[in-house]
Amino acid sequence: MSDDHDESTLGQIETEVALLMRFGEATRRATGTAEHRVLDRAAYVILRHLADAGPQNVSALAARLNLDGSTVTRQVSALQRDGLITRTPDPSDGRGTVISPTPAGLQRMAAVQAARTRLYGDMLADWTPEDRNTLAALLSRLNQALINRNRPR
Amino acid sequence: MSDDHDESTLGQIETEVALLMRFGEATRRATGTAEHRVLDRAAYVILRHLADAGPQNVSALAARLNLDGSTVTRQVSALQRDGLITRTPDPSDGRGTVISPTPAGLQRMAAVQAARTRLYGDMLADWTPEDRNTLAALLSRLNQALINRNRPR
DNA sequence: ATAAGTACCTGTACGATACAGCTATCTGAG
DNA sequence: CTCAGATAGCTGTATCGTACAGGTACTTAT
Repeated sequence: MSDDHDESTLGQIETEVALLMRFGEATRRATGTAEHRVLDRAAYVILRHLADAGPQNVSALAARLNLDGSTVTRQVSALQRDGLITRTPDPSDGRGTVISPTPAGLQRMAAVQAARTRLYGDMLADWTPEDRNTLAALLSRLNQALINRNRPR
Repeated sequence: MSDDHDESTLGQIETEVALLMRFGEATRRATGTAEHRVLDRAAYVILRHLADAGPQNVSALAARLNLDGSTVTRQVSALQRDGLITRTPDPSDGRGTVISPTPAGLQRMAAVQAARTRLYGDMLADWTPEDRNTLAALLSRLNQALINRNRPR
């Protein structure tokens, strides 16, 4: 079954990713909205990316996160309303707006991240460190492959 | 970096899962809706599960897929409208409705599944079979962990 | 036989997202 | 320098997936 076409492995990967998305969403729903509307999906990734890659404008975020610009605009507006990011005019381009995380935003993001990390820690409690590392590495490669496929230019 | 607490690995897994969910959704959008509204997300998993576990009623589907009953009802209605499933009264319970996939539904599901599998095949073209197998196995374990966490009873 | 429980459906609401179209700004060719 | 085209961001509108609350029909236990 591992001759030239390992169909079954690909099929299994497909299945598992689909499952993961279903359960991941359910988990997010259960974890996130518990307290006081902590952070919705896109808001979290946006803050995450800002914390990671520094302040940047809407288009850059949209491209990186594979989202429509309008979606990012709205998410960013909500984040601004909640004081989690600030908009400043891009000094080098009058059309642009630079989005920066506020300390509150970073803190909120870190809190969510910590909660999720804890959750994963619980779930993967009986995994060996090697397996965890392997999973992290392979997921990273999978995402890279996805990125490469979606934006070949 | 792998001392007592491998926080960073957990954090990375968390990040990658979040990213994967974003890209997975984008991929689904791009792949699925291309032709003639092939199959939306939940519809696909529902058909998938029906093909896998046989005809069953709405509550069973909802429980298994971690969805609200009303959501499944609507998805099932849409699937019925499109001729992809049939509803029959449950002979052993007058309240229940048994959902069965139609041949067309199974075919549609298989087509989507094949397309996705092909997509993964493309993306993972340069992976070794070992890496693919490892990814499949680890994802499976991860999902199992998620399931165990979400439904401890 | 009646109360409590269950299965499904419907009304309603919300969040995330996309696409189309708008305005303001930038850039490059003449 | 000017103006046509490109680009950044915003807004209007639509759609989809989902949940919760409430209703109806049926079942089960007492």
